[in-house]
Amino acid sequence: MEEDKDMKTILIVDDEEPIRNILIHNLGKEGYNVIEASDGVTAVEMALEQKPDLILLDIMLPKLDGLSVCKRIKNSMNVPILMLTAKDGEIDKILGLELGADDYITKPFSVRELVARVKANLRKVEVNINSAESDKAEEKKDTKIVVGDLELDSEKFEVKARGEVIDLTLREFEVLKFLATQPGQVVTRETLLEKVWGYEYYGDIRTVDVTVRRIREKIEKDTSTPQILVTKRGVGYYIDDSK
Amino acid sequence: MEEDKDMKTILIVDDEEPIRNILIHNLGKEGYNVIEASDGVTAVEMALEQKPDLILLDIMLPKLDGLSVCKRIKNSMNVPILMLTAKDGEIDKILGLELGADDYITKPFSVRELVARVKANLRKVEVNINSAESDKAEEKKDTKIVVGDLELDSEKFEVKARGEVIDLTLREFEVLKFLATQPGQVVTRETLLEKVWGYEYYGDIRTVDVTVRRIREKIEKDTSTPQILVTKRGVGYYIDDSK
DNA sequence: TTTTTTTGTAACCGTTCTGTAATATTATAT
DNA sequence: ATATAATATTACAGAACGGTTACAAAAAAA
Repeated sequence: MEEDKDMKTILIVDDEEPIRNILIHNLGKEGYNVIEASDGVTAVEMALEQKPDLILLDIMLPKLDGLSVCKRIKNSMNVPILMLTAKDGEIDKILGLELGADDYITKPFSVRELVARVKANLRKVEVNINSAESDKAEEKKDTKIVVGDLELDSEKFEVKARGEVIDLTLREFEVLKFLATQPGQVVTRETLLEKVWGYEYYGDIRTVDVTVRRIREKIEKDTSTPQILVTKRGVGYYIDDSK
Repeated sequence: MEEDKDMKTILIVDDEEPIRNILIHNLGKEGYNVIEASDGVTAVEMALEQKPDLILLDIMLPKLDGLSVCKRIKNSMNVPILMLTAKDGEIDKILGLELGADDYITKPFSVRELVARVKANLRKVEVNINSAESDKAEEKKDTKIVVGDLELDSEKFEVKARGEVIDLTLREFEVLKFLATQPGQVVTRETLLEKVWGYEYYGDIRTVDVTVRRIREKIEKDTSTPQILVTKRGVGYYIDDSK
């Protein structure tokens, strides 16, 4: 049961099993990883532990009502919450968006609409992430990195070494970029796996070696005596900026 | 709810109930008297009858689109109108068509920003389109874009590539234009969906691929080796301006 | 309305990329 | 010099990705 690295997880919170099943089925079909909770307390626990990418939350729940659940979750994490309501009257309560609910949908809903709303809200998050990043990250602004005769352009995903424009794959580019942002600094394989492959990556650590090999093949004059991407035996790799 | 004599009235025009409700709630909280309409015809009627102090107007509306509504209302009364748009392309229309809109805000908007804009427009402190433009910074209404031997005319919706005038559909034109305004910059499919299709678009991401294919068929000499609209594997598409 | 055009969806296919494992080579310590 | 540990190299298979096409749905035009 391999889980796709960027498969989105959705937490469904509803006390009615038939409704949960409908949602599980349909969202599963759309390629989401779906987890479920039938009461408010469990919902909060699951949200905090599993960190879903989006939560579908019924307003009527045993143990702890949806509004409180919403508040608590929003208090400790920033995940889009889509409220499910049975009556129009309940909408007023949700609309205190101080609660932090991002959207709501009234029962009975069309599955199509619900799926659409889920997608829209997930996309909104992505957009916000992007803009938030470009807001804060001064480093990100540096679309160009120059070290020695190595030149990286993060906007064009383009690399130049010794004047030549070199075609790297995305993975190769990311590894090189990570190293190039801290020239001279030796980076362990573990760090590279975590930062480039992602924290959830369970693969072999030797994968890094092979990727480095492939980068060298493209940027180094002589692969057997690397001048740019150098090995620090027993530690890791670094970009040599000493010249 | 008591109506204060100098309580300001705001007319919200949007066909989506959730959005209307969010706006009603938040603007109500700010002490405004809020009225609503869900289609263009009703909007015009309400505007003329109730004479609101400000109008929030979605551009996508049933019966009569936002642009026409704006024009009609501005024709018979002078009320500040704040347009809501879902995609970048629509901004050009608002700015270009001299509708008399006073400001615009793109979805998804933060409620905070929207409230701020409403206040600003009511105060008539900074009411004109120019300030909106400088807010949005990058938005330029250059009607002509030239990149390499690609030439776009946003006024005529006309494209020239290698001298030939080429007939693109609206969608194709918008995609090409978005890419051409930032040549060299690799743009993800997500960004294209967001900016061209609009944030409310719920469809498949591969739609972008097909549209790109169709554009290529029209502008490239050889579809199998694109020279103008190029793929960056694993990332997205860009206009090659390196030659 | 009906017809035509545009747009979106889905399936299929070939290519490129990526991780793994097996083997070879190199560096280091003894 | 030899043993050992670390890294380099290579080949290969599976996965990911994008291109392509045909068809369906939606929108626009007639």
